[in-house]
Amino acid sequence: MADPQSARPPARPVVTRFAPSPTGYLHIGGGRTALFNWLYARGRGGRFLLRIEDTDRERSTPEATAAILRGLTWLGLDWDGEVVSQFERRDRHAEVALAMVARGTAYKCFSTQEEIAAFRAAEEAAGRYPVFRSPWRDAEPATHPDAPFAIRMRAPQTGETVIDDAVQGRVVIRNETLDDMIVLRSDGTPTYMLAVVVDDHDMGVTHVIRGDDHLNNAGRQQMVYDAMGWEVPVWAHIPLIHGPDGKKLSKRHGAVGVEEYQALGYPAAGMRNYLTRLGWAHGDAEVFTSEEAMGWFDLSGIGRAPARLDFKKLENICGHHMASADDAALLHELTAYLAASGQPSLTEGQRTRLKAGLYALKDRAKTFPELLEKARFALIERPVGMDATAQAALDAVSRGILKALTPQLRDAHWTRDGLEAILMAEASSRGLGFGKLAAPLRAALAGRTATPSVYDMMLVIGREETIARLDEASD
RNA sequence: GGCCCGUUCGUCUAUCGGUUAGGACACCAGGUUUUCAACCUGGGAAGAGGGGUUCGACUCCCCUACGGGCUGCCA
Repeated sequence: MADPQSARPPARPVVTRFAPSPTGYLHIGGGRTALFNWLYARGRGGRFLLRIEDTDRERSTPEATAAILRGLTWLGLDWDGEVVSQFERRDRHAEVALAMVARGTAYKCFSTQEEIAAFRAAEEAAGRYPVFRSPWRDAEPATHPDAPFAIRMRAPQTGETVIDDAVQGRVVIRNETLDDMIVLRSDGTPTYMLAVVVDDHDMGVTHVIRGDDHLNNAGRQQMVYDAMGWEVPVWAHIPLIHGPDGKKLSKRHGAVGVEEYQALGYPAAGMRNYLTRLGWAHGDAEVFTSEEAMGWFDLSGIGRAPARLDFKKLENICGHHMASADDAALLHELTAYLAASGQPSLTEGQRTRLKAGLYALKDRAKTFPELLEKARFALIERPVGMDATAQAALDAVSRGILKALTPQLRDAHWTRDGLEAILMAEASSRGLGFGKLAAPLRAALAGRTATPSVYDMMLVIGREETIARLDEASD
């Protein structure tokens, strides 16, 4: 017989959600919030749901919804089931508001917006902080006129509400600071505070992981859970991301939208890694895969202070992921990057040469623009455009070296060893260090002096093209 | 104004009463090298300030300062 002390209710399967409002692009902070929810659910065999909070008809647009989905998809975050539109659930929200009125936990308020605005203005003019108290809270139902009404919560006015937050700890809110917030507007539409609770409950959300700008809201929302007798989810309010100067991240800091980062050429795996690591730690782990992160990710590892974006570290992390990426996947992502940044796509020939040279390129680049720059030798057609340093490397002596090399290359074994034998012999016969030989070769082959290894370049573009470029440069 | 949250190297963080306060990025110096990148070695660099509690505080409590959030018929 089981020890009753050890008998626990079966753990509810984890259900998390990301619930952005479609008023613009996917903010990098929102992307990280989504990522945390995704990691938490995926690491526990749970479900990760997506809901669009589009109850504000003035500001919500389908374009914004599409941008958010694109951003999530680029980040590699997949969600379960259909995307839920909060707006489409408005009847259900109204139904719950009315149910609360019937239960006595909410009431109809007939005060008009004009009355409330006038009250606020008067209070402020009198130097007081305006806190509107509806006169309808304690009115007899029979005295209600037949007029438009909003539904307000009948907020508890004594005692305290405790938010047991998995990140912030135990947060106590004195109920006297809670107001009778409106849950259903006079036009019958729900407010955020109501909709979010009803939807989270109906969708079976067990863990609400969101920005800590909602920490205070959790107290108000818990009021709705209590009013309906619903089980309160686990709260986890995570700090927002700040700019390098410590201020809330905004446009003036540069890229704030997830899609901007794609256009800047950061690989998604590196972005996920960096974003995961921003404000969360697992010991000394710095570079890891999403699969590893899923196994490690835990709410208790989330820091309580806002983190600043550090582009240098982002690049560094991206470099590691770029280097370890699968060639085919990297090429695929590069193609998407070109499209996202409005650049022409690769020709078939460029694609083939790039694929052949990836082994020598991917561990030298941190971002796609950098990869492309290093891959210049494989992408260009003759004539090879020279930059100033490349031209400087092609003096008369250097051109003589290239001329002497050409016939030897025609008969060379086109392997690293074969090429090395020829180049080293040429260098030593002239009493030069190999570096003196490599510089003009780089210039001739890539039109640049900073390039991958000369051997790798020659192997990738092949004998004919190598000789042609040397001829061109030594004329 | 009221309420709530936060504060360890420049940055991201580890530490969960006892450590020479560790790692990573960045930076500096040296090494390696075929340029760049990478890599190797070394270096400087931190508990916001003030009170407590304790044999002992980065760690627990209080105050202050600074930063952030909420306070809407926005989300």
